[in-house]
Amino acid sequence: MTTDYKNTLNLPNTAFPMKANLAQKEIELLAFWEQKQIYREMQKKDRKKSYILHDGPPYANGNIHLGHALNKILKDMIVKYKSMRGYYSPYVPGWDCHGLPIEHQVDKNLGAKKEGASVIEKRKLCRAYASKFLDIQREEFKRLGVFGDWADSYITMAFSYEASIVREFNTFVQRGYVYKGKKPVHWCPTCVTALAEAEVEYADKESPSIYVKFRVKNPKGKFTPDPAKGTHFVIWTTTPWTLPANLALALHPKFIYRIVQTPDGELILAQDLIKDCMEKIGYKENDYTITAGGWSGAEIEGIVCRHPWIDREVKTILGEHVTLEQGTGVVHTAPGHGEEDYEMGLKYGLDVYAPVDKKGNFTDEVEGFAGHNVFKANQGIINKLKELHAILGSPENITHSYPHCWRCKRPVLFRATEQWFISMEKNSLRAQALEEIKKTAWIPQWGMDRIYGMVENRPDWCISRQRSWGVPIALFQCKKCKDFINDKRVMDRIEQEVAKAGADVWFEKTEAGLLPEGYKCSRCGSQEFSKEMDILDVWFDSGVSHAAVMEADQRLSSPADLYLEGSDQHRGWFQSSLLTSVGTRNRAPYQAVLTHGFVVDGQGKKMSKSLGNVISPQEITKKHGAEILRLWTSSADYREDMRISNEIIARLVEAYRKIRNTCRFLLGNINDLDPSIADLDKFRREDFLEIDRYALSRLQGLIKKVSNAYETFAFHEVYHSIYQFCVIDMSSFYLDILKDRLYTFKSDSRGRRAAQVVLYNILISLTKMLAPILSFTAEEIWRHIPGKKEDSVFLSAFPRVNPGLIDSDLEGKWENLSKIRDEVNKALEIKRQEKFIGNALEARVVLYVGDQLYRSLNEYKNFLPTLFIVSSAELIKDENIPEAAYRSPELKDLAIIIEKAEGNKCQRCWNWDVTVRKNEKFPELCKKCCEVIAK
RNA sequence: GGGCCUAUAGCUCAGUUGGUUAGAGCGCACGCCUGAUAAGCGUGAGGUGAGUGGUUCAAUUCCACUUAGGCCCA
Repeated sequence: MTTDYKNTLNLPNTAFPMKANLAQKEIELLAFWEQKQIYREMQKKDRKKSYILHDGPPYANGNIHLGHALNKILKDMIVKYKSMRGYYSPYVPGWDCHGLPIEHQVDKNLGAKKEGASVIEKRKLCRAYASKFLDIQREEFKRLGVFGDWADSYITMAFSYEASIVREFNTFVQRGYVYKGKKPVHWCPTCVTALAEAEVEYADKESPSIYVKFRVKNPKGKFTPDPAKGTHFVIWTTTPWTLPANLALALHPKFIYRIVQTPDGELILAQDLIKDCMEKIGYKENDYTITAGGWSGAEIEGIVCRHPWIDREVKTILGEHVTLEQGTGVVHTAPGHGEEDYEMGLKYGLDVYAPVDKKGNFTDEVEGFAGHNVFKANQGIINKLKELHAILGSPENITHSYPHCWRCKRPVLFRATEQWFISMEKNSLRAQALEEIKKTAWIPQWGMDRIYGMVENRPDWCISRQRSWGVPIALFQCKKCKDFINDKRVMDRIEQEVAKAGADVWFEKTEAGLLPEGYKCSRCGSQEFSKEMDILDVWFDSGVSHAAVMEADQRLSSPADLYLEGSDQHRGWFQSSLLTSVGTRNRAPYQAVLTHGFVVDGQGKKMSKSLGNVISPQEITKKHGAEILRLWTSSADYREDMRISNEIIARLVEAYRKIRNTCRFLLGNINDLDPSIADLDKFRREDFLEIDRYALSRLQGLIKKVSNAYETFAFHEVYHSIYQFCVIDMSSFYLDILKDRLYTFKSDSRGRRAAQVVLYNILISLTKMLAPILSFTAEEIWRHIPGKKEDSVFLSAFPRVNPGLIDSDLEGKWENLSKIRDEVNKALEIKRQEKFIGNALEARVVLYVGDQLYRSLNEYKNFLPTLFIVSSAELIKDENIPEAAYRSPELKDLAIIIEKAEGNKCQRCWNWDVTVRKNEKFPELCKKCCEVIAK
C-alpha cells in the first residue's frame, strides 16, 4: 500500500466553474453591470479623446434576427475596445419608427375597421406598435451583452427628432433642392391610392398581346422608306391602353436591327427576333424577305416615327433594358406608365406623360377615349389600330404575371403622379456627394466603388409618400396662385409646433391653426392655403440622424468616427445620411464606414422561412448563451457573408470551452499567489526560467497581433490568435510543461512563484483582450482574479506591448526546441503504440545529434526532460546510432531512442528516478520530492 | 439582365511582390493519462485550391469565361 501524496501537491484550485452555464450566468452578469452602472463608469473620461460610433437605427418591427445580433455585437466590440483603450466612446442606440411596414401591420390588425380610422387614430396605433417592438428589441439587444445608453436611446418618432426632420427638410427647401415633379407609381384605381412595392401582389392576368407599327417619318439618311406601304418599327405590348402615352421607341444599342419586307410594308425589328415575330404575326416563310444589311441600335438612334393615330413625333432612343426574351427588340416607351420608361424619359428629356386620372379613366386629352376606363379601353384602341392598319396579325390574349392591389385584389396600373423630389444636381449635390465619398474611409475598400457607382447614377431622390405614418412634408400651397410658401418664419413655426406636440400636429390642426394669424400669400395676397398631405420617405428620417442625434445630443458630436451597417446600406442609410448631410452641411456625416455581409446558412444560402433554414439569436442564446453568438460574430470574417449552422455552433462551443478551461487552469494555479508581488517590472531576467521568458515574449506577440487586429476591425484575427495561443502556446506547451513545477515544487519556491507571476500576467492580459468579444466570460474571470483591481474588466486598460519582454532571439531558439519536441513526441508515440510505454514519464529519451544540433541543445541538456515531459533525457553527439532509432524526416541530424526510464516511479511527482527507494523516511519518493516534503 | 462581392481540407481561418511536397486549430480516427477530469496530452488520416481556358519557365496567387452563392438594382 503506497502513501497518497496528493495533498502534498499544489494542485489547481479555483471557484471558477468548468461548466459555464452561460444561459444563467449571463443574466447574473447583466444584473451586475446594471447595478454597478459599468457602462456609465466607462464614460467618465476626457471627452477630447473620443471615438464615436453612430448607431444606425434598426426598424422597430418584429423580434431581432441574427443580422441584428451580428451588427450590434460588432458595434459593441468596437466600442468596448476603444473604451478600454482610453477613448471616450459612448454608444447611443437608436430606432427607426416611421414607415410603411408598421403602417401595413396596423392596417392588417385593423382589418375592416381600417376604412373608418382617421389619420390621427392610425398614427396613434402606429406609434404604439413601434413602441412595443422597440421595447422588445431593446431587451433582446441588452441580453446580448451590448453596452450602451439603453435607457436614453434615440427614436425617430420622438417629438424632438420629428422636429429635426422638419427642420432639415426645410433647409433643403430653402436651399432650393426640393421640387415637385411627376413619377410613375403603382396606383390602384379602385382604392384610389398609390401603392408601395410591398403592397403589390403579383397574380396572373389575361391581357391582349398585340404588335403595332410605327411608320418612319425621317430615317435620318440611314435608309429609304418604302414609298408605297411605308417602313415601320414594330413594337409588342400587352397594355394597349398605354399607347396614347407613347413618346418613344427604345432600342438596345448593341442589338442588330434589320428591315423585313412583308405584305404590310417594311418592318424593322431586332434580327434575332424576326423569325419568332413573323410566326406570331402569322406570316408564312414565303410571305416575307429579310433585306440585306442591318444596323446596331446605336446606329439608328433618333430616327423619327409617327404615332399610329396621334399627331406626334416619336423618336428611337437607346436603352440597355431592351431584351431579346420576348417582343420585337423595339420597346414601346411611355414615361408616365413605367419605371424603366420613366428613367429613359429622364435621360432623353421626355415628358412624364400620363393622361389617366386617379380612377383609372382617360383624361380629356385623349381624343375619342376621354372618360373611358383604361382596361376597358384596350379593345377600343385595338379596333382603332385595326382601322388604321397599324396592327399586325390578329390580337391574342395571353396570361401573364401582373401586379394587383394587396387590398382589393384588382389589377393596378403604373401612373405618373405628382411627387416631391430632391434634386441631385442643385448646388452640385451629386458632385459634392461623390467628393465626400472619396474622402471617406470605406472598409472594405470596395464599398467606395459600390456607393460611388450608385450615387453617380441615381435619379433625383423621390421623397414623398402617399401614406399616414411618417413626418409630413410640411408645406403650404396657396389655393389661388398655387405657389408654395417658402417663408422661414412659417417653417420655423411648424418646427416648433412639432417639437412641442409631435408631427401629429400637422394632421390635427387646420391650415389656419398652423399658420400665423392672418398670413397672406406673398405672391397673390390670398389667405387660403392647403397643407401638403404627403409624408417624407423614411430614409430621410434616419438619414438626418447626424443632425437630430449626433449634433443635438450632448453625449455625441458630428461627424462620427464610424458608421457600421450591413452592405445593403450602401443603397440605404449610408446614402441617405450622406445626401442629407452634404445637402445641408456640405460634408459627409462620417469619417469611416464599415460594412458587414449577411448571415447565411451552412451552405451559404440566405435564410428563409420557406427553406426552413432560419436560426434565431434567441434560440442560440437560450441554448448556448449569448456568448456563443458573440464568439461566432468574432470568429468569421464579416466582410464576406457569415455562415452559421449547427456544426459551426458546435465547433464554437468547443472553442469556447477550450478558452474557458485555459483561463480556469490559470486561475487555479495562481490561487495562492499574492498578486501584489506579481508586477513584472519588479522582476529581473534571472528570476525567470527561459521558458517563462519565452512565454512572456509570446504574450507580447499576441498583444501586438490582437491590438492590431482590433484597430483594423479584424475580429476574426483576434479570435484565431487568442484561440491558437490558448491551444498551442499555452495548453499543449507551456502549461503542460509547467505542471511539474507548479504541482510538485515547494509552494513558495522561487521557481514556482516565477511561473505563477507569468501565469498571472498572462491571465490578466488574456482576460482584457477577450473582454470586447467574450464580455460575460471575461467579466466572470475578472471577478475571480485575486488582488486589487478595477470593479469591472471594462474599466481596466487594454494591454500594451511591453518591449522589454520581447526577445526574438529567444523565440527563435525555442521554436527549434519545439521542433525537437515534436520529433520526440513522434518517437514516443511509436513506443506507445507498441505498448512499450504508456505515460511518457515512463520513458528515457536519448537524442543522437549532429554537431550543429549538439551545440544548440547542449545548453538545455538539463532542461530536456522537462521540455519533453519525460523522466530523463540524454544528448549524444553522432556516433553509433542504434538501428532501432527513430529518425526524423524533418531534422536530418537527429535520431531518437526511447528507453524505459531508470529507477522507480516517485509516488509524488510520478517521475522515474534512481533516487527513489534511497531515502529511508520516504522510500517511495525521489530525492527532489523528499527535499520538498522534508520541510 | 446590370453594379458590387465571394468561392483554399467536414468547420472556421492563414498563406508574405506568382517560385520547391498548400499551412493552423477544431472535428474525425487511433492511443495515452486519470493530479485542468463532462478536463489534459500525443499521433494520424483528410485538399483535382469551384470548373474551363489563357498569360508565364512557373499560378491558389494575374486575365477571361462558366458554375454556385450573397447584397443592391432592374
